Amino acid sequence: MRADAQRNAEKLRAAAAELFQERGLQVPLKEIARRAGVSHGTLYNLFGTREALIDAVVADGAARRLDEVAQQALSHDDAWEGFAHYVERLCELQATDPAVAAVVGGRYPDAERLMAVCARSMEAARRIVRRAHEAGVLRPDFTNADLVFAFAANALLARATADAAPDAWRRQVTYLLDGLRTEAARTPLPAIQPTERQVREALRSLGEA
Amino acid sequence: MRADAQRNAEKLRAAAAELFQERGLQVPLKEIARRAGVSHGTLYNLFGTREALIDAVVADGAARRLDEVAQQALSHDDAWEGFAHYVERLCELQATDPAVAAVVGGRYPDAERLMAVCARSMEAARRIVRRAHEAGVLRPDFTNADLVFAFAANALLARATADAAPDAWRRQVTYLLDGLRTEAARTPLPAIQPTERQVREALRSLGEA
DNA sequence: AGGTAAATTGACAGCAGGGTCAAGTTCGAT
DNA sequence: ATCGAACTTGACCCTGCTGTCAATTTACCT
Repeated sequence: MRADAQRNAEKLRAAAAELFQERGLQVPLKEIARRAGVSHGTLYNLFGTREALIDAVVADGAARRLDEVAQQALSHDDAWEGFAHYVERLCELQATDPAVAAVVGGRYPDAERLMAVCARSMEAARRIVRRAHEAGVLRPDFTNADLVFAFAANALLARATADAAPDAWRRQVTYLLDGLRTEAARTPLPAIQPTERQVREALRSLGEA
Repeated sequence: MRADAQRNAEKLRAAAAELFQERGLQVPLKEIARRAGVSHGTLYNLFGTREALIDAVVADGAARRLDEVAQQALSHDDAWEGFAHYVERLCELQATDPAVAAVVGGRYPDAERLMAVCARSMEAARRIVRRAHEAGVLRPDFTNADLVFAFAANALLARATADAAPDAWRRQVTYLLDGLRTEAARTPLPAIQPTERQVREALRSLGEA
């Protein structure tokens, strides 16, 4: 790769990082090119697709943050506190960082690295849920799929209210958590459980909404 | 109004009703015209804006359904059961009927009749919340704004998962409700409360998401 | 039946975004 | 310093939507 191409790629990565954070991962590619001071043709040359650019720019950061919260959760003495903090912190990350929201929501199924991060973080979530279940603090009818959808709902709400009421999601999460304690379980759940396939499918289509 | 215009308006209303239900209120106006068998110019002639068409086609139905569930809630003997059923049924309506979702979410702020229905149904919601509070069954820190955002989150989730996991929202609602009982309240809520203004603003921007 | 106001039509313009590529420019190996 | 390959550029096309309007057709009143 020639030195000028290097430089341009760097400028594009920097511009993308800014704009992804400011305006979300769906920001028009032309704007990224504009902010980087190069033609959009160059962006297509160097990265080809939005997904490739995303992978190059935000995958690592998202992975780091997600690992960190999962780590904290598992190392917490109290299984409930670990779980609850995990949910809260992850929701906060989603509200704060569009890349994390994209990972957790499985948007951009064609972004390879992002999806790898998604898989990795779902595995961590499973462990955290299992630990809370085994400690008897998390209601037993709560499933991993439920957690995925809870995160999805939070991401959607946080995004939708980001401008006008940026903390609206916090109270919702509190209510949810209080409803997830073993002792809180009073209402029997609808029996219909989504299959693994449905969860994947649903996440995939989250992006379009 | 001439007889042919009458007929065309009728055809357009019918086509719009179908397509709004099938594909949501954001369905392209040209498609509505196509299904009605008239030119899209005619649609603009007769209705002018999407909002006017929505008002003409779905406002009454949505109002009726919303009134009905509110009525049922208030006439339930048990304040908790009334409240819980209300939340569940309203969420179901949102998942089922794009018009109700639009009303509750305050999308289409320019659709006058829809917004009137929105105001009316928020008033009903306030009464239902008050009743549950007064009976001591609903946790006292739960506010009307929280209910609005809970519905918003549900609508977003239901829409996003409509194809792949159409019942995903049900379990989430169950968890939420179990977290809303007075006895379930264990975690103190974040103190930040959105103002009335913020709630309106946030709803307004829901549409864009 | 005829005239005119009302209504319909579809071509057209505009906007926003994705994506391509021939022509021109720049790098850097020799 | 030169030359070919690598790279950049921006005009261009496409798609999908909204919205407008001059020309035409149609209803209906007399």
